[in-house]
Amino acid sequence: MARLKNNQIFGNLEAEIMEIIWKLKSASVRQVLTEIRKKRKVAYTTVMTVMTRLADKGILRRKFEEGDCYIYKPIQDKESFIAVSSRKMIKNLINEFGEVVVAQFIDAVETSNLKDLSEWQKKLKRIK
Amino acid sequence: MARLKNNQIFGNLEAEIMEIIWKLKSASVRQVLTEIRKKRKVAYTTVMTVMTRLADKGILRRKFEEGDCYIYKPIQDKESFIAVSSRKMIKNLINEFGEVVVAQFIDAVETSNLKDLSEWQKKLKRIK
DNA sequence: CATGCTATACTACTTTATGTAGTATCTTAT
DNA sequence: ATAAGATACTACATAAAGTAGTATAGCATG
Repeated sequence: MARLKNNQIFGNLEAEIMEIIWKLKSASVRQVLTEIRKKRKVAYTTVMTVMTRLADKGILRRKFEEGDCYIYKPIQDKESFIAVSSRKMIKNLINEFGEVVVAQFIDAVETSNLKDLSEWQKKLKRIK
Repeated sequence: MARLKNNQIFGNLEAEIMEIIWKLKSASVRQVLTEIRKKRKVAYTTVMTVMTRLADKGILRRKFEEGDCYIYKPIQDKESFIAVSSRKMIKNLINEFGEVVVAQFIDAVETSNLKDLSEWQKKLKRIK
């Protein structure tokens, strides 16, 4: 089941790896490793294991490139992925708890520092 | 870390127990056990363990009542708890991913079957 | 052609959250 | 004092995620 404390979509290392791959569009284990090593020490096989697992979960797709090594690509770009995931989480919340969630959402947006809400406001009009 | 698949606030048994305690306002292990047993088999100590853990996490408070047994009470009623939790999740999402989340929220509300959106609309006006 | 570099596969151990429950012990009422 | 019921303690299972070693296979180069 899920945890109370840390409502992230990915684990820390997974998130780090996904960010890199999204940035690079596609990457080998070696490339990802190189990026992470700029910040901290980690084993090649550690990165490989996590990338394999991400592929197993269907979040990355991989193919052998040029008889060389696997190249991993995200199934969806970051925007789409976040859209789908946050959508799921929000839908879960609303289904389970209803209006309370809506109120909290409004509050959260109010106190956030999103600059460009124009797009949002446009969509709001559409609803009303 | 958190999991992708199951973005719940509690585990299944935890959620079941919390629902019961919120409903009863306060309850002993025995009372919760009785409720759960209406649906399925579970050991007294299983319920006790989970309730103790919920108390350890600060979600329940317990005190010895009348030299008899522990009575557990939620720190917050269901509404407040859900409000705070969903607020946290939403804030996390917005902080991490910004506007995408807002768009998804709108969509999620649109396709939900919330009946009474009047309260919500009122709040929307306030923002604009 | 042999040897080594690089990549992958496989295995494995760790931690944390949760579900599950047994056993030992203690309290209280009869 | 004895039995019923409660708690404490211990323990095992599973799942996700972090971490990494070892074995092996392919390719390139001396």
